[in-house]
Amino acid sequence: MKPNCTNLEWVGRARCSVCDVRNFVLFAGLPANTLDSLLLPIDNLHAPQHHPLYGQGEAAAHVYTIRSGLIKLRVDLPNGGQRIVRLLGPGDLIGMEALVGDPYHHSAIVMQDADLCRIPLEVVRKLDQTSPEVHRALQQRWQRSVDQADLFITSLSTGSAESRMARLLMMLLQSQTTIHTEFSLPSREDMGALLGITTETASRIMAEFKRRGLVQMDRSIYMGCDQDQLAALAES
Amino acid sequence: MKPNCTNLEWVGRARCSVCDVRNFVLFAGLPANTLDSLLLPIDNLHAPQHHPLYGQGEAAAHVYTIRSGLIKLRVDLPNGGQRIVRLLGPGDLIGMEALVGDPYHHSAIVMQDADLCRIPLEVVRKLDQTSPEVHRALQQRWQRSVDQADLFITSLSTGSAESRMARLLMMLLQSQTTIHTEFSLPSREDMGALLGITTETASRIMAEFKRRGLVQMDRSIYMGCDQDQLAALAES
DNA sequence: CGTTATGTTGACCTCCTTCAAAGGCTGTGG
DNA sequence: CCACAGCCTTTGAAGGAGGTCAACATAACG
Repeated sequence: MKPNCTNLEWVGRARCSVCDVRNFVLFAGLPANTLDSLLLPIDNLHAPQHHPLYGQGEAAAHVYTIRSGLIKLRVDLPNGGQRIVRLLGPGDLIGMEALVGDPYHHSAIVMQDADLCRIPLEVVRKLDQTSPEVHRALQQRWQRSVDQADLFITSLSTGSAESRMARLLMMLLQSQTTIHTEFSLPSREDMGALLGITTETASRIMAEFKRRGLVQMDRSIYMGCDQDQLAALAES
Repeated sequence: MKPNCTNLEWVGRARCSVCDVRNFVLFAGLPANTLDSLLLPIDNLHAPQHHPLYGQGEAAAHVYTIRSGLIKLRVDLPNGGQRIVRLLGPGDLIGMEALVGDPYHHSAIVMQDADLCRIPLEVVRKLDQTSPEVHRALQQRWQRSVDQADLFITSLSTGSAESRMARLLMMLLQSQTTIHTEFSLPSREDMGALLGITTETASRIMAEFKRRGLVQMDRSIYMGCDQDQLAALAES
């Protein structure tokens, strides 16, 4: 029986002591038995593309660490539109606003198939108090959120649509763990929501990039690019 | 003798136990003598408009709390331009990246005459460990930074230049402690850097707002506005 | 195999940038 | 006190970038 997962594959109770990415996620440096002794359910989840983890405004009881994949944080705007304010990958922590008692500030949706750990708030709060390593790691994650947000302002919301798109592509490359391999690009609609432009403009720019040989792709699968030329475009 | 302040008025060693804004800045809830017992210099500073508090990339040894005034955080872009990524006011904490050992990520510059407390890193680190109240306050400040950054993405980097300007004006109103009174508006250049538009466009929009009676102002001093109409424009 | 989402392209028009010039305010020195 | 320089703001004209609306193509899907 899957615990409150509609559509979501529950892989099992997380066994953090043997987690392969443990050393770069939140609990790096913890003694092996500390987590097990908490007796609180840290669930290991696999979520497919387009799956929503949580919605903006929902009461928050968990934070999530990303083991693999890519998650988007989306904000619904008062005038009906929506804007993606963050892209998060392996090692990132999402839903941290829960730690200060807030409801979720965004809708979190899977962009590339993801493995996640869902951690109850109490676990994080407890470890924050008892483990200096976790406490430091938590501060670093918080700072990382700020840095990511700043990057969205300076890189994806500044300059011409073309250079913003170039920066987005390089950012996506960066976020891939396995370098130089294929991965699924965001839809044109998502690109628009990421860059603050319309779907049509996103499409036009991508089509133009493809024609100019700046990026190779098949359907929506990335298959290589000219990083030098993209970098040049990024600094217009 | 003023301690390493070029141009900056040193008001005195901070006496936190009698600080009038103490209850909404970082050290709310601390026993009165805790801070004095640290024997570390928390300086109380007054900084005039345009004064730089620190520069992007500098080694960071202090965080600052804002007692009054308005501070802008600016990022220098690789292509020579610059973008303002945050506006911070009373109760806000700036330079938090210092806590994780980073150099300052922005240049912090005074936009409206400010009273500040400059707090050595060690003081904050110490209190973070020893006082649960400060620890919670710190988390809240970190989350606030994230929220502010998100607001810059969704409100000041999304939609037409006109609606973004309307949102900026409402945001500036919000940030004033003394409501319905006069205050100095940012220069057109700063408005441009805040909204990701050119100085000329910022000027045109403000001139048009003035003509339409949406804002009243004398030189660069705000003197009232039509909040309803601005709010309507903000949601275009 | 139709149906529906998603991507592409075209035409047109608006908004914003760019470059240029003029006006206004401030401070300084005569 | 006035003249002048320097800075910021305003405004104009022209071109370009992006939005809008619509048609069409292509891929995804039951």
